[in-house]
Amino acid sequence: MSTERITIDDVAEALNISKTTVSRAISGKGRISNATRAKVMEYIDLHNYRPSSLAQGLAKKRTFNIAVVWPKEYSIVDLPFFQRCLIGIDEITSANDNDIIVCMMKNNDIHQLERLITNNKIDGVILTRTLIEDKACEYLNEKGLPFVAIGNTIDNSIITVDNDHFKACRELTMILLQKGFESIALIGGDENHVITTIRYEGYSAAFRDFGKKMDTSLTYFNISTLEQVSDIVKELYEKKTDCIICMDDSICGNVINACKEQNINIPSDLKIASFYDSAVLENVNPSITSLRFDDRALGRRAAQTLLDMIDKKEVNPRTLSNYQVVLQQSTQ
Amino acid sequence: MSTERITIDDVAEALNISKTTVSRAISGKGRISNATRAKVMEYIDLHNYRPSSLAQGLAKKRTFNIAVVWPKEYSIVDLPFFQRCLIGIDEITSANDNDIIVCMMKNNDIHQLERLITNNKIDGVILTRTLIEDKACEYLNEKGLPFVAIGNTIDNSIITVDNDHFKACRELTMILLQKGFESIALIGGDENHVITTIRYEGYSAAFRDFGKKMDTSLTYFNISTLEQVSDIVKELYEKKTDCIICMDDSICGNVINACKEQNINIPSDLKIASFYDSAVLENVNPSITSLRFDDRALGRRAAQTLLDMIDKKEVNPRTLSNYQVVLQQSTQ
DNA sequence: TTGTAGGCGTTATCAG
DNA sequence: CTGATAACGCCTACAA
Repeated sequence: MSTERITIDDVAEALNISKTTVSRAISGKGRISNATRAKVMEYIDLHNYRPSSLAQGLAKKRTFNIAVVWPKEYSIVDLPFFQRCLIGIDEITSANDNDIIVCMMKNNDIHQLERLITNNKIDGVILTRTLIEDKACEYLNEKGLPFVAIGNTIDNSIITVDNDHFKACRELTMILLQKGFESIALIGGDENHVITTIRYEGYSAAFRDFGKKMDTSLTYFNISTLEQVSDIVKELYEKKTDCIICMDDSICGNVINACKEQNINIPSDLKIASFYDSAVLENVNPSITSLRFDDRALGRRAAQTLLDMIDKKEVNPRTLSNYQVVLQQSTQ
Repeated sequence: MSTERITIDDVAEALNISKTTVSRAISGKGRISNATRAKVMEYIDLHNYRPSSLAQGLAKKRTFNIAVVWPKEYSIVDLPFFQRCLIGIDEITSANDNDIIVCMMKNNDIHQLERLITNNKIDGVILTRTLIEDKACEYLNEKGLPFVAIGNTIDNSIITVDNDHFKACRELTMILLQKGFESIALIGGDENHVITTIRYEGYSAAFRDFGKKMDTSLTYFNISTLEQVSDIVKELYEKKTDCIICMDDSICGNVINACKEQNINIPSDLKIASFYDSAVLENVNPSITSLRFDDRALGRRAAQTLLDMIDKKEVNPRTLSNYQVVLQQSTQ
């Protein structure tokens, strides 16, 4: 029972008016009498007519689609972040009759993004992660297509929406320093990710502000596997380190497991904190001191910013979302 | 440096031929001399012209977009399944110059899907989960829009792509019975999900085939929280149950935790198996006997089926993907 | 083998 | 306030 699609001509004919008038009634542009507008609205409502976005797009040179770039190699711990961002993005786009096209991206291979753009299928792009040398950014800049990046970038010309990781990491580190912990280690991920750099800067800033010299022998980068973490934990425990800060919850999970293996008690033997918690740490025992961000809000802001850019409105080039420091048992 | 988009007219003019010819050269339809085709191809390649999918769509009444329905309330354990499916789908769609629009769906609220369809933004839909009473299916059937569901459905008129859960669950259960386990319990999830029913049927079929009466006092449904699972494990352990089959890895993870809490050793005190493993169980100790499915392949098949349907080709209404039974320590 | 002309469903321009 | 008419970029009979 596939009812044939109804067009603007049908509406115009049925109402004995021109399609120009119908178009005006719907778009709200141009002068039109309230009477005819009401008539049109009633009719299209009743017959449930909706303009074809294809035709609209052709005429207005807009697709009403935005691309969201999805890193193909997202690990299981990153997925919830992405999911929540996407839900936030969707809340805004769907409310504005726009839709989301997913664009898979593996590492720095922008093949798919190029296809999307040369095929003229999108009006703008949201990047959900940025690399130090980001080809997607370069390409988009070159093409002049509106885009916003979730996550900080080094390049200041890029419109960005992010959690205020710097401030958050600085604050958490500062709290730990003020608690009197003498030696605080830091275990971080891929140095090629901007986020890693930002977090490190927050960490260092706290030391600077506190007036304490950082012991760089206690900072580790490019760590991901349980094996690597195990070795580090062992080393740090022997050094009698007070506290380990993990840059994300994936690392933190591994630290917790390593402690279990080595019969190290948290927090009596060793304090633990995490600069990030996607959900993995939620039900862990003991509860873990960590930073909490609102990813959905992040998505919403990114989407709103992008739509504004597409509409040629002025936007804030550097939107920062708020955070909470959640102090738990692991640092008591 | 946003180079202005080039159109088919530009190409035609530059080459001093009509745009019909250009169109033919690109689409491959209609007779055309090899010489002119080559000339056209070279030019468009050099100037990197691509037909506007908007205009193409308007003319051919196709958007070259498909929707993938994304359940908003996906839990963290389901995400990897979805992710892998999506990657599989993308492999096929992108190879065919189609794109994926995500359509968020909360429970049975098809609001977004309706918008997508009335706005004429998609050619077909992939459903990534089916409910017993599925409004999306009903709506799509009514609209006559091509769609395929990943996951079994009760309604046989629906085109479906799925892992062969029935056969897989029957086989795993059968193996356990043949191992001589006397009492085998089953802990399952939401009874309102078709998948739950299918798994249960596989389980029962094994008992029937084996010629053993099922003890329905050992089957539990609608279980999700750790508290629920803990109580059940306690109860079953007191009853000296041999083996617990979990319908999915989320439940299985909880069973493992419950066993740890209650100092129940796997497998010496109790055997454990799971009808599904999304990734959560991957590094668990002891390793868990479970069913393994290829979700990417599933996505690929779903996408190929849908594209065939859109092209009005004949399709297999019931595609079943293969599985592996992976026997591990937990049932030794 | 190639070209002409009309149509796909809207919006925008310019007269009434 | 309303209506022709021409884009928008491509496809496809129908002609040549």
